[in-house]
Amino acid sequence: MQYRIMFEQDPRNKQRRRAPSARSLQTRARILDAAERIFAERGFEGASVRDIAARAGVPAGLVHHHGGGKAELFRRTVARRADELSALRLGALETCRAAGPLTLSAVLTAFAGPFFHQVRQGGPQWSAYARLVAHVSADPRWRPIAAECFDPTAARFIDEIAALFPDADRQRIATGLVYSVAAMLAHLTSGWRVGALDGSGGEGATDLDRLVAYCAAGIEAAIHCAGKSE
Amino acid sequence: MQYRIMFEQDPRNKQRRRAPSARSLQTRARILDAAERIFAERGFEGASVRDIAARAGVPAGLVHHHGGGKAELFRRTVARRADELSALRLGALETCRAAGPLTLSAVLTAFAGPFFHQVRQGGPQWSAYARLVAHVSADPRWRPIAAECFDPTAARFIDEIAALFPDADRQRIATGLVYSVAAMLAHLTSGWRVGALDGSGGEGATDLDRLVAYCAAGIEAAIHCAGKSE
DNA sequence: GTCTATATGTAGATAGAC
DNA sequence: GTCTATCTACATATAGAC
Repeated sequence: MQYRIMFEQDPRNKQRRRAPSARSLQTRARILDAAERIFAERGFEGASVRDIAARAGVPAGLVHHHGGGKAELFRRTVARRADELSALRLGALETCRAAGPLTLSAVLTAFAGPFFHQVRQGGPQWSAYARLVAHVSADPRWRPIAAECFDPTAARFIDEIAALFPDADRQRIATGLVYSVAAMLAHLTSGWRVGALDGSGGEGATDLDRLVAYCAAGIEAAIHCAGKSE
Repeated sequence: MQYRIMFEQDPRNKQRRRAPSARSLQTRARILDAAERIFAERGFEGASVRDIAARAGVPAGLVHHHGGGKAELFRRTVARRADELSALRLGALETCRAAGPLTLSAVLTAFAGPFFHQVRQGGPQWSAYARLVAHVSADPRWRPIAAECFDPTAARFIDEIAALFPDADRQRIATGLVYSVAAMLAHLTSGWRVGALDGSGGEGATDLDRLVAYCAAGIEAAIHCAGKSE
Protein backbone atom coordinates (compact mmCIF):
# COMPACT_ATOMS: atom_id res chain seq x y z
CA MET A 1 0.00 0.00 0.00
CA GLN A 2 1.28 3.37 -0.91
CA TYR A 3 0.34 6.59 0.73
CA ARG A 4 1.52 10.08 0.57
CA ILE A 5 3.95 11.52 3.03
CA MET A 6 3.62 15.25 3.23
CA PHE A 7 5.47 17.88 5.15
CA GLU A 8 4.10 21.31 5.63
CA GLN A 9 7.23 23.05 6.67
CA ASP A 10 8.28 24.73 3.46
CA PRO A 11 6.14 27.78 2.71
CA ARG A 12 7.06 27.51 -0.96
CA ASN A 13 5.27 24.18 -1.08
CA LYS A 14 2.14 25.61 0.43
CA GLN A 15 0.36 25.24 -2.88
CA ARG A 16 1.03 21.53 -3.07
CA ARG A 17 -2.09 19.78 -4.21
CA ARG A 18 -3.46 16.32 -4.09
CA ALA A 19 -2.40 13.95 -6.80
CA PRO A 20 -4.62 14.64 -9.81
CA SER A 21 -7.15 11.99 -10.61
CA ALA A 22 -6.83 9.81 -13.66
CA ARG A 23 -9.74 11.65 -15.20
CA SER A 24 -8.07 14.98 -14.62
CA LEU A 25 -4.84 13.80 -16.22
CA GLN A 26 -6.76 12.53 -19.18
CA THR A 27 -8.56 15.83 -19.54
CA ARG A 28 -5.28 17.71 -19.43
CA ALA A 29 -3.82 15.48 -22.10
CA ARG A 30 -6.87 15.94 -24.30
CA ILE A 31 -6.61 19.70 -23.92
CA LEU A 32 -2.90 19.69 -24.74
CA ASP A 33 -3.50 17.48 -27.78
CA ALA A 34 -6.21 19.80 -29.02
CA ALA A 35 -4.09 22.88 -28.36
CA GLU A 36 -1.22 21.29 -30.24
CA ARG A 37 -3.38 20.81 -33.30
CA ILE A 38 -5.09 24.19 -33.26
CA PHE A 39 -2.01 26.24 -32.40
CA ALA A 40 -0.04 24.42 -35.09
CA GLU A 41 -2.74 24.99 -37.65
CA ARG A 42 -3.51 28.65 -37.03
CA GLY A 43 -0.73 30.10 -34.90
CA PHE A 44 -1.18 31.61 -31.46
CA GLU A 45 -3.55 34.46 -32.21
CA GLY A 46 -5.37 32.57 -34.92
CA ALA A 47 -6.29 29.87 -32.45
CA SER A 48 -9.10 30.48 -30.02
CA VAL A 49 -9.53 28.89 -26.64
CA ARG A 50 -13.06 28.03 -27.67
CA ASP A 51 -11.90 26.09 -30.71
CA ILE A 52 -9.35 24.23 -28.62
CA ALA A 53 -12.06 23.38 -26.12
CA ALA A 54 -14.38 22.20 -28.87
CA ARG A 55 -11.73 19.91 -30.34
CA ALA A 56 -10.89 18.55 -26.91
CA GLY A 57 -14.58 18.02 -26.19
CA VAL A 58 -14.55 20.04 -22.99
CA PRO A 59 -16.07 23.38 -22.01
CA ALA A 60 -13.97 26.46 -22.64
CA GLY A 61 -13.74 27.15 -18.93
CA LEU A 62 -11.80 23.94 -18.39
CA VAL A 63 -9.14 25.02 -20.84
CA HIS A 64 -8.46 28.06 -18.72
CA HIS A 65 -8.59 26.01 -15.56
CA HIS A 66 -6.06 23.43 -16.72
CA GLY A 67 -4.06 25.57 -19.10
CA GLY A 68 -3.55 28.63 -16.95
CA GLY A 69 -4.65 31.04 -19.65
CA LYS A 70 -4.02 31.04 -23.34
CA ALA A 71 -0.38 32.13 -23.29
CA GLU A 72 0.55 29.68 -20.57
CA LEU A 73 -1.30 26.92 -22.40
CA PHE A 74 0.78 27.69 -25.48
CA ARG A 75 3.99 27.45 -23.48
CA ARG A 76 2.97 24.17 -21.88
CA THR A 77 2.00 22.74 -25.24
CA VAL A 78 5.43 23.49 -26.66
CA ALA A 79 7.21 22.31 -23.53
CA ARG A 80 5.45 18.96 -23.22
CA ARG A 81 7.00 17.24 -26.21
CA ALA A 82 10.19 19.28 -26.00
CA ASP A 83 11.13 17.35 -22.89
CA GLU A 84 10.52 14.05 -24.64
CA LEU A 85 12.36 15.21 -27.73
CA SER A 86 15.41 16.31 -25.76
CA ALA A 87 15.57 12.95 -24.04
CA LEU A 88 15.37 11.14 -27.37
CA ARG A 89 18.08 13.33 -28.86
CA LEU A 90 20.49 12.94 -25.98
CA GLY A 91 19.80 9.23 -25.92
CA ALA A 92 20.57 8.95 -29.63
CA LEU A 93 23.78 10.88 -29.08
CA GLU A 94 24.97 8.50 -26.39
CA THR A 95 24.03 5.50 -28.50
CA CYS A 96 26.14 6.88 -31.33
CA ARG A 97 29.05 7.58 -29.02
CA ALA A 98 28.93 4.05 -27.68
CA ALA A 99 29.03 2.67 -31.22
CA GLY A 100 32.33 4.32 -32.08
CA PRO A 101 34.00 7.66 -32.70
CA LEU A 102 31.51 10.41 -33.40
CA THR A 103 31.31 12.10 -36.76
CA LEU A 104 29.51 15.28 -37.76
CA SER A 105 26.92 13.28 -39.66
CA ALA A 106 26.33 11.06 -36.66
CA VAL A 107 25.83 14.03 -34.35
CA LEU A 108 23.41 15.63 -36.79
CA THR A 109 21.56 12.36 -37.20
CA ALA A 110 21.21 12.16 -33.44
CA PHE A 111 19.84 15.69 -33.48
CA ALA A 112 17.42 15.47 -36.38
CA GLY A 113 16.65 11.77 -36.44
CA PRO A 114 14.43 11.52 -33.37
CA PHE A 115 12.25 14.44 -34.45
CA PHE A 116 12.17 13.08 -37.97
CA HIS A 117 11.20 9.63 -36.75
CA GLN A 118 8.49 10.87 -34.41
CA VAL A 119 6.90 12.95 -37.15
CA ARG A 120 6.90 10.03 -39.54
CA GLN A 121 5.93 7.33 -37.06
CA GLY A 122 4.48 9.08 -34.02
CA GLY A 123 1.10 9.96 -35.41
CA PRO A 124 -0.59 13.21 -36.36
CA GLN A 125 0.10 14.86 -33.02
CA TRP A 126 3.82 14.84 -33.69
CA SER A 127 3.25 16.19 -37.14
CA ALA A 128 1.27 19.02 -35.60
CA TYR A 129 4.03 19.54 -33.07
CA ALA A 130 6.55 20.08 -35.85
CA ARG A 131 4.40 22.81 -37.32
CA LEU A 132 4.00 24.29 -33.86
CA VAL A 133 7.76 24.38 -33.38
CA ALA A 134 8.08 26.05 -36.77
CA HIS A 135 5.77 28.80 -35.54
CA VAL A 136 7.79 29.20 -32.35
CA SER A 137 11.02 29.27 -34.29
CA ALA A 138 9.83 31.84 -36.82
CA ASP A 139 8.50 34.38 -34.35
CA PRO A 140 10.84 36.31 -32.04
CA ARG A 141 8.00 36.82 -29.61
CA TRP A 142 8.37 33.18 -28.60
CA ARG A 143 12.07 33.47 -28.00
CA PRO A 144 11.65 32.89 -24.24
CA ILE A 145 9.81 29.66 -24.91
CA ALA A 146 12.39 28.53 -27.45
CA ALA A 147 15.16 29.36 -25.00
CA GLU A 148 13.51 27.35 -22.25
CA CYS A 149 12.60 24.34 -24.37
CA PHE A 150 15.34 23.97 -26.95
CA ASP A 151 18.45 25.95 -26.14
CA PRO A 152 19.95 23.64 -23.51
CA THR A 153 19.92 20.67 -25.84
CA ALA A 154 21.07 22.78 -28.79
CA ALA A 155 24.01 24.02 -26.74
CA ARG A 156 24.85 20.44 -25.90
CA PHE A 157 25.01 19.52 -29.59
CA ILE A 158 27.09 22.58 -30.36
CA ASP A 159 29.53 21.33 -27.75
CA GLU A 160 29.69 17.97 -29.46
CA ILE A 161 30.36 19.51 -32.85
CA ALA A 162 32.92 21.87 -31.39
CA ALA A 163 34.75 18.85 -29.97
CA LEU A 164 34.96 17.44 -33.49
CA PHE A 165 36.47 20.66 -34.85
CA PRO A 166 38.76 21.94 -32.13
CA ASP A 167 40.08 24.83 -34.19
CA ALA A 168 36.70 26.02 -35.42
CA ASP A 169 35.10 29.26 -34.35
CA ARG A 170 32.25 28.36 -32.04
CA GLN A 171 30.03 31.07 -33.45
CA ARG A 172 30.27 29.56 -36.91
CA ILE A 173 29.20 26.22 -35.53
CA ALA A 174 26.24 27.83 -33.79
CA THR A 175 25.28 29.59 -37.01
CA GLY A 176 25.53 26.33 -38.91
CA LEU A 177 23.27 24.60 -36.42
CA VAL A 178 20.72 27.40 -36.68
CA TYR A 179 20.69 26.98 -40.45
CA SER A 180 20.34 23.24 -40.02
CA VAL A 181 17.44 23.58 -37.62
CA ALA A 182 15.72 25.83 -40.13
CA ALA A 183 16.29 23.29 -42.89
CA MET A 184 15.06 20.47 -40.65
CA LEU A 185 11.87 22.34 -39.79
CA ALA A 186 11.34 23.24 -43.43
CA HIS A 187 11.62 19.55 -44.22
CA LEU A 188 9.25 18.48 -41.47
CA THR A 189 6.61 21.09 -42.25
CA SER A 190 6.87 21.93 -45.92
CA GLY A 191 6.83 18.74 -47.90
CA TRP A 192 4.29 20.40 -50.16
CA ARG A 193 6.80 22.95 -51.20
CA VAL A 194 9.37 20.47 -52.38
CA GLY A 195 6.72 18.86 -54.52
CA ALA A 196 5.26 22.08 -55.87
CA LEU A 197 8.51 23.62 -57.00
CA ASP A 198 9.71 20.82 -59.18
CA GLY A 199 6.37 19.97 -60.65
CA SER A 200 6.25 16.37 -59.55
CA GLY A 201 3.94 16.80 -56.58
CA GLY A 202 5.40 13.57 -55.27
CA GLU A 203 5.77 12.42 -51.71
CA GLY A 204 9.23 10.93 -51.70
CA ALA A 205 10.99 14.09 -50.56
CA THR A 206 11.34 13.30 -46.88
CA ASP A 207 14.71 11.75 -46.45
CA LEU A 208 16.71 12.01 -43.27
CA ASP A 209 19.93 10.91 -44.92
CA ARG A 210 19.81 13.64 -47.49
CA LEU A 211 18.90 16.23 -44.90
CA VAL A 212 21.86 15.20 -42.78
CA ALA A 213 24.13 15.18 -45.82
CA TYR A 214 23.01 18.71 -46.63
CA CYS A 215 23.50 19.99 -43.10
CA ALA A 216 26.83 18.26 -42.50
CA ALA A 217 28.38 19.51 -45.72
CA GLY A 218 26.97 22.96 -45.07
CA ILE A 219 28.33 23.17 -41.54
CA GLU A 220 31.76 21.99 -42.61
CA ALA A 221 31.80 24.56 -45.37
CA ALA A 222 30.65 27.31 -43.01
CA ILE A 223 33.39 26.38 -40.55
CA HIS A 224 36.16 26.44 -43.11
CA CYS A 225 34.88 29.27 -45.29
CA ALA A 226 37.27 32.20 -45.29
CA GLY A 227 34.41 34.56 -46.16
CA LYS A 228 34.92 38.15 -45.23
CA SER A 229 32.26 40.13 -43.41
CA GLU A 230 30.38 42.66 -45.45
CA MET B 1 -10.82 35.79 -34.33
CA GLN B 2 -11.50 33.43 -37.11
CA TYR B 3 -12.89 34.12 -40.49
CA ARG B 4 -12.52 33.06 -44.05
CA ILE B 5 -9.37 34.14 -45.80
CA MET B 6 -10.18 35.23 -49.31
CA PHE B 7 -8.31 37.03 -52.03
CA GLU B 8 -9.58 39.29 -54.78
CA GLN B 9 -7.91 37.65 -57.68
CA ASP B 10 -10.85 37.28 -59.97
CA PRO B 11 -10.09 39.28 -63.12
CA ARG B 12 -13.77 39.80 -63.67
CA ASN B 13 -13.69 42.18 -60.73
CA LYS B 14 -11.40 44.58 -62.49
CA GLN B 15 -12.86 47.96 -63.15
CA ARG B 16 -11.13 50.80 -64.84
CA ARG B 17 -10.50 53.71 -62.55
CA ARG B 18 -8.99 57.12 -62.87
CA ALA B 19 -5.31 57.48 -62.18
CA PRO B 20 -4.92 57.84 -58.41
CA SER B 21 -3.77 61.19 -57.09
CA ALA B 22 -0.34 61.68 -55.61
CA ARG B 23 -1.91 61.98 -52.18
CA SER B 24 -3.73 58.70 -52.64
CA LEU B 25 -0.58 56.92 -53.69
CA GLN B 26 1.23 58.28 -50.70
CA THR B 27 -1.55 57.12 -48.41
CA ARG B 28 -1.44 53.65 -49.92
CA ALA B 29 2.30 53.49 -49.43
CA ARG B 30 1.97 54.59 -45.81
CA ILE B 31 -0.64 51.93 -45.19
CA LEU B 32 1.49 49.22 -46.81
CA ASP B 33 4.52 50.30 -44.80
CA ALA B 34 2.53 50.17 -41.60
CA ALA B 35 1.01 46.81 -42.50
CA GLU B 36 4.47 45.47 -43.26
CA ARG B 37 5.68 46.39 -39.81
CA ILE B 38 2.66 45.21 -37.86
CA PHE B 39 2.13 41.97 -39.80
CA ALA B 40 5.85 41.17 -39.48
CA GLU B 41 5.81 41.86 -35.78
CA ARG B 42 2.66 40.01 -34.77
CA GLY B 43 1.63 37.75 -37.61
CA PHE B 44 -1.63 37.97 -39.50
CA GLU B 45 -4.13 37.34 -36.73
CA GLY B 46 -2.05 39.11 -34.11
CA ALA B 47 -2.13 42.29 -36.14
CA SER B 48 -5.24 44.44 -36.11
CA VAL B 49 -6.38 46.78 -38.83
CA ARG B 50 -6.75 49.44 -36.15
CA ASP B 51 -3.09 49.13 -35.14
CA ILE B 52 -2.03 49.31 -38.76
CA ALA B 53 -4.16 52.40 -39.24
CA ALA B 54 -2.75 54.00 -36.11
CA ARG B 55 0.81 53.41 -37.25
CA ALA B 56 0.02 54.76 -40.71
CA GLY B 57 -1.68 57.79 -39.16
CA VAL B 58 -4.95 57.26 -41.01
CA PRO B 59 -8.43 56.22 -39.91
CA ALA B 60 -9.17 52.53 -39.86
CA GLY B 61 -11.74 52.93 -42.58
CA LEU B 62 -9.08 54.02 -45.04
CA VAL B 63 -7.15 50.83 -44.51
CA HIS B 64 -10.13 48.87 -45.66
CA HIS B 65 -10.74 51.25 -48.53
CA HIS B 66 -7.19 51.01 -49.88
CA GLY B 67 -6.30 47.56 -48.70
CA GLY B 68 -9.43 45.70 -49.74
CA GLY B 69 -9.89 43.99 -46.41
CA LYS B 70 -7.40 42.52 -44.02
CA ALA B 71 -6.54 39.34 -45.95
CA GLU B 72 -6.16 41.17 -49.23
CA LEU B 73 -4.02 43.80 -47.51
CA PHE B 74 -1.77 41.03 -46.25
CA ARG B 75 -1.41 39.61 -49.73
CA ARG B 76 -0.62 43.01 -51.24
CA THR B 77 1.93 43.71 -48.53
CA VAL B 78 3.79 40.50 -49.31
CA ALA B 79 3.48 41.01 -53.07
CA ARG B 80 4.74 44.58 -53.17
CA ARG B 81 8.37 43.91 -52.36
CA ALA B 82 8.28 40.42 -53.85
CA ASP B 83 8.12 42.00 -57.29
CA GLU B 84 11.08 44.21 -56.52
CA LEU B 85 12.99 41.32 -55.01
CA SER B 86 12.41 39.09 -58.01
CA ALA B 87 13.68 41.79 -60.33
CA LEU B 88 16.81 42.25 -58.23
CA ARG B 89 17.43 38.50 -58.14
CA LEU B 90 17.02 37.98 -61.85
CA GLY B 91 19.16 41.03 -62.53
CA ALA B 92 21.91 39.68 -60.28
CA LEU B 93 21.70 36.37 -62.09
CA GLU B 94 22.18 37.97 -65.49
CA THR B 95 25.04 40.08 -64.18
CA CYS B 96 26.76 36.93 -62.96
CA ARG B 97 26.17 35.17 -66.24
CA ALA B 98 27.67 38.05 -68.15
CA ALA B 99 30.77 37.96 -65.95
CA GLY B 100 31.62 34.39 -66.85
CA PRO B 101 30.53 30.80 -66.47
CA LEU B 102 28.02 30.34 -63.66
CA THR B 103 28.85 28.37 -60.55
CA LEU B 104 26.54 27.08 -57.84
CA SER B 105 27.88 29.66 -55.42
CA ALA B 106 27.29 32.42 -57.94
CA VAL B 107 23.70 31.34 -58.52
CA LEU B 108 23.03 31.17 -54.79
CA THR B 109 24.65 34.54 -54.27
CA ALA B 110 22.36 35.98 -56.94
CA PHE B 111 19.43 34.43 -55.10
CA ALA B 112 20.25 35.38 -51.52
CA GLY B 113 22.42 38.44 -52.05
CA PRO B 114 19.74 40.94 -53.07
CA PHE B 115 17.51 40.07 -50.12
CA PHE B 116 20.50 40.08 -47.84
CA HIS B 117 21.63 43.44 -49.11
CA GLN B 118 18.20 45.05 -48.89
CA VAL B 119 17.76 43.90 -45.30
CA ARG B 120 21.15 45.27 -44.33
CA GLN B 121 21.01 48.47 -46.35
CA GLY B 122 17.39 49.07 -47.26
CA GLY B 123 16.17 50.34 -43.93
CA PRO B 124 13.82 48.94 -41.30
CA GLN B 125 11.01 48.27 -43.76
CA TRP B 126 13.06 45.62 -45.52
CA SER B 127 14.01 44.10 -42.22
CA ALA B 128 10.31 43.89 -41.38
CA TYR B 129 9.67 42.39 -44.79
CA ALA B 130 12.10 39.57 -44.09
CA ARG B 131 10.21 38.70 -40.92
CA LEU B 132 6.96 38.90 -42.86
CA VAL B 133 8.28 36.47 -45.46
CA ALA B 134 9.34 34.16 -42.65
CA HIS B 135 5.75 34.14 -41.42
CA VAL B 136 4.46 33.40 -44.91
CA SER B 137 7.00 30.67 -45.39
CA ALA B 138 6.29 28.97 -42.05
CA ASP B 139 2.52 28.80 -42.39
CA PRO B 140 0.88 26.52 -44.98
CA ARG B 141 -2.19 28.74 -44.96
CA TRP B 142 -0.20 31.30 -46.94
CA ARG B 143 0.86 28.80 -49.53
CA PRO B 144 -1.20 30.53 -52.26
CA ILE B 145 0.56 33.81 -51.55
CA ALA B 146 3.97 32.15 -51.53
CA ALA B 147 3.16 30.42 -54.79
CA GLU B 148 2.12 33.66 -56.41
CA CYS B 149 4.99 35.78 -55.11
CA PHE B 150 8.00 33.49 -54.93
CA ASP B 151 7.56 30.28 -56.87
CA PRO B 152 8.18 31.61 -60.38
CA THR B 153 11.55 33.05 -59.45
CA ALA B 154 12.42 30.01 -57.36
CA ALA B 155 11.67 27.75 -60.31
CA ARG B 156 13.92 29.90 -62.46
CA PHE B 157 16.82 29.42 -60.05
CA ILE B 158 16.16 25.69 -59.89
CA ASP B 159 16.50 25.66 -63.65
CA GLU B 160 19.84 27.41 -63.40
CA ILE B 161 21.16 24.95 -60.84
CA ALA B 162 19.83 22.02 -62.84
CA ALA B 163 21.78 23.30 -65.83
CA LEU B 164 24.94 23.16 -63.73
CA PHE B 165 24.29 19.54 -62.71
CA PRO B 166 22.78 17.90 -65.79
CA ASP B 167 22.72 14.44 -64.23
CA ALA B 168 21.17 15.51 -60.96
CA ASP B 169 17.68 14.61 -59.87
CA ARG B 170 15.62 17.77 -60.12
CA GLN B 171 13.69 16.98 -56.98
CA ARG B 172 16.88 16.92 -54.94
CA ILE B 173 17.79 20.33 -56.27
CA ALA B 174 14.38 21.66 -55.34
CA THR B 175 14.72 20.19 -51.86
CA GLY B 176 18.13 21.77 -51.50
CA LEU B 177 16.79 25.15 -52.48
CA VAL B 178 13.96 24.84 -49.97
CA TYR B 179 16.50 24.08 -47.26
CA SER B 180 18.57 27.03 -48.40
CA VAL B 181 15.63 29.41 -48.36
CA ALA B 182 14.90 28.28 -44.81
CA ALA B 183 18.49 28.90 -43.81
CA MET B 184 18.47 32.30 -45.50
CA LEU B 185 15.30 33.35 -43.71
CA ALA B 186 16.66 32.07 -40.43
CA HIS B 187 19.70 34.21 -41.02
CA LEU B 188 17.72 37.30 -41.95
CA THR B 189 15.30 37.05 -39.07
CA SER B 190 17.05 35.24 -36.24
CA GLY B 191 20.34 36.94 -35.60
CA TRP B 192 19.44 36.83 -31.93
CA ARG B 193 19.53 33.09 -32.00
CA VAL B 194 23.02 32.82 -33.34
CA GLY B 195 24.20 35.10 -30.60
CA ALA B 196 22.25 33.48 -27.81
CA LEU B 197 23.30 29.93 -28.50
CA ASP B 198 27.02 30.44 -28.32
CA GLY B 199 26.99 32.86 -25.45
CA SER B 200 28.63 35.78 -27.21
CA GLY B 201 25.53 37.82 -27.88
CA GLY B 202 27.49 39.46 -30.66
CA GLU B 203 26.20 41.00 -33.85
CA GLY B 204 28.73 39.79 -36.40
CA ALA B 205 26.76 36.75 -37.44
CA THR B 206 25.29 38.08 -40.66
CA ASP B 207 27.60 36.97 -43.41
CA LEU B 208 26.40 36.34 -46.92
CA ASP B 209 29.55 34.51 -47.93
CA ARG B 210 29.22 31.96 -45.18
CA LEU B 211 25.53 31.49 -45.83
CA VAL B 212 26.24 30.83 -49.50
CA ALA B 213 29.09 28.49 -48.62
CA TYR B 214 26.77 26.57 -46.34
CA CYS B 215 24.00 26.34 -48.93
CA ALA B 216 26.25 25.50 -51.86
CA ALA B 217 28.04 22.71 -50.04
CA GLY B 218 24.74 21.44 -48.71
CA ILE B 219 23.07 21.36 -52.10
CA GLU B 220 26.01 19.60 -53.73
CA ALA B 221 25.99 17.02 -50.96
CA ALA B 222 22.24 16.52 -51.26
CA ILE B 223 22.57 16.04 -55.01
CA HIS B 224 25.31 13.46 -54.75
CA CYS B 225 24.18 11.73 -51.56
CA ALA B 226 23.32 8.11 -52.20
CA GLY B 227 20.98 8.12 -49.20
CA LYS B 228 18.32 5.51 -49.25
CA SER B 229 14.72 6.39 -48.51
CA GLU B 230 13.37 5.37 -45.14
C1' DG C 1 -10.48 60.09 -51.13
C1' DT C 2 -11.09 60.99 -46.50
C1' DC C 3 -13.00 60.46 -42.03
C1' DT C 4 -16.65 59.61 -38.15
C1' DA C 5 -19.74 56.67 -36.21
C1' DT C 6 -21.41 52.42 -35.67
C1' DA C 7 -23.05 47.56 -36.73
C1' DT C 8 -22.10 42.88 -35.68
C1' DG C 9 -19.53 39.21 -34.14
C1' DT C 10 -16.09 36.95 -31.32
C1' DA C 11 -12.20 37.04 -28.26
C1' DG C 12 -10.19 35.74 -23.36
C1' DA C 13 -11.42 35.33 -18.90
C1' DT C 14 -14.15 34.39 -14.67
C1' DA C 15 -18.03 33.65 -11.14
C1' DG C 16 -20.51 30.37 -9.12
C1' DA C 17 -23.62 26.13 -9.26
C1' DC C 18 -22.89 21.21 -8.97
C1' DG D 1 -12.84 18.99 -11.39
C1' DT D 2 -16.48 20.11 -14.25
C1' DC D 3 -19.65 23.03 -16.65
C1' DT D 4 -23.04 27.07 -17.67
C1' DA D 5 -23.63 31.70 -18.15
C1' DT D 6 -21.85 35.95 -18.67
C1' DC D 7 -18.67 40.13 -18.38
C1' DT D 8 -15.81 43.25 -20.85
C1' DA D 9 -12.97 44.37 -24.54
C1' DC D 10 -11.79 44.53 -29.11
C1' DA D 11 -12.04 42.59 -33.80
C1' DT D 12 -13.43 43.47 -38.94
C1' DA D 13 -16.17 45.81 -41.71
C1' DT D 14 -19.34 49.29 -43.61
C1' DA D 15 -22.64 53.32 -44.12
C1' DG D 16 -22.76 57.81 -45.13
C1' DA D 17 -21.32 62.83 -44.34
C1' DC D 18 -17.89 65.90 -46.32
